[in-house]
Amino acid sequence: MAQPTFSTHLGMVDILPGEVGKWQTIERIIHEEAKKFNFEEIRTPIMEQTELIARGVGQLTDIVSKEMFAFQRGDDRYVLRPECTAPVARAFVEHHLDQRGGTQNLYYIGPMFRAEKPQKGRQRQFHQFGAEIIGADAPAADVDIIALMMAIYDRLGITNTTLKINSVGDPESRRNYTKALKDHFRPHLPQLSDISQKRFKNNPLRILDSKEEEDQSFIEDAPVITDYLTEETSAHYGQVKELLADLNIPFEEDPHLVRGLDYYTRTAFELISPDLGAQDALGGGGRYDLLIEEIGGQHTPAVGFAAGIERLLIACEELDIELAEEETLDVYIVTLGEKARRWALRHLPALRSAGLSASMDYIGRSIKAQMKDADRENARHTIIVGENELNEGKFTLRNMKKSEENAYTFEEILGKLTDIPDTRQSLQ
RNA sequence: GAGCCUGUAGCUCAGUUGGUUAGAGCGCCAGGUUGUGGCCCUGGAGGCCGUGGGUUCAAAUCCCAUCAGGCUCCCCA
Repeated sequence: MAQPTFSTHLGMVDILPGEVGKWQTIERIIHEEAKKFNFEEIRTPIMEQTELIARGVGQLTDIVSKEMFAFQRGDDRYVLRPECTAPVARAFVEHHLDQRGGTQNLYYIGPMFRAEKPQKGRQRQFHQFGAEIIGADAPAADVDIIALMMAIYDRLGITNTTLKINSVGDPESRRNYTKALKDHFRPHLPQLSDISQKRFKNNPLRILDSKEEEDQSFIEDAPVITDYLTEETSAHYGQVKELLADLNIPFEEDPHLVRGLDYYTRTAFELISPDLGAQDALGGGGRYDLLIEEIGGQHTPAVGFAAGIERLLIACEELDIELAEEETLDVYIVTLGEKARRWALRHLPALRSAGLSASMDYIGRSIKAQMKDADRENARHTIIVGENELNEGKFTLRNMKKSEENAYTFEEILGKLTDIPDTRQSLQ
């Protein structure tokens, strides 16, 4: 297998049977927590119009300027969604979800696509879950969104995280701050990194995000946005912090926290884990009060978060958190001969209807091979069917854990297996 | 887009200063047990040593190129 004919594209990985259990556990917990918080799931297409992402996420962001999987077909321009907030906002506007009344609490789970160079915790097809509260301006919404995100990590046992928060301001605050920031950096412009020089023109806030060494000293003594917030936005941010404290959710203020997507306004936050290596953000989000207007809807304030499932899996692995129990099989029918195999095939449905998981050998292997197979499948019981059993109408039921066996009629076996509570599959 | 590292069996990895038919553990298949798994024993299958070229009497081993992967920077989930 040095060179298989086909393989996945760079940065796209198969999730194989052995690991799917972990994904199912995570997805289950997300659904359960979202339900507790009264969020409804929304599923949007994996492809959107390129223009929606360009306008929603922002033309100048890395995502739009160089990381989109986009193509044209006829006059239609398609893009594999790089994130899901813009699509959810689009669905909100397109289907007039505001007409359902109240605020819309929505969540999603699914694959996203960005054409970056893959590394640990970063794939080109990756999976996010996220939630949005659309139509609420109040700090309570910001805090409930953060609480939902934290609840999911708590459920999984990922607690050694740091929540960083900041306010990136409303447009007026942002204008004032941007001016101050430019005034601060302008005299040092030639000494800044190339990237920061570009950002100086396009989006000076992002200079704060720089990890270039030559920029650090200038960033350190740069003015902080929280000093330039309008009274209203400052009050909003203050309340968010107060409410977080009320909920005993620990947080760190980081006045340099800037998010990479253009649509964020006011509250911004990020959840950091020390277990992830270079890509240390488990999730992040914030308020995007202007996005819905930007894509053609009414002015509608909103707040949301998005988090990466792959990174969550890495964190669980680092913390030795077991996400999936071993798969077991209730019954494996071991057969000897063609008649026995037909008997087995006829009786599997009754076992399955009774809620048991049941399987058999299809290809007439030796009894030893079948027993081995049953063991490999973690079968709790085997039913052994040979000529003796068929003649007598009694079949050997073997308890694989206890290594005990006895002969019963099929009806007796069915009764015995469905009596044992822990061999019963959930029927709900 | 840039840097560093790694490509040997299904998986994890040995392979000594280049030297005969390339190894181990796990896994897989079969036998030891004429109808019984796990433990043990025995045997077997499975490798163009990522690919191409070069050096050499001789290359998994040295050189070059190329492809793939990993990690890092940038950025983000």
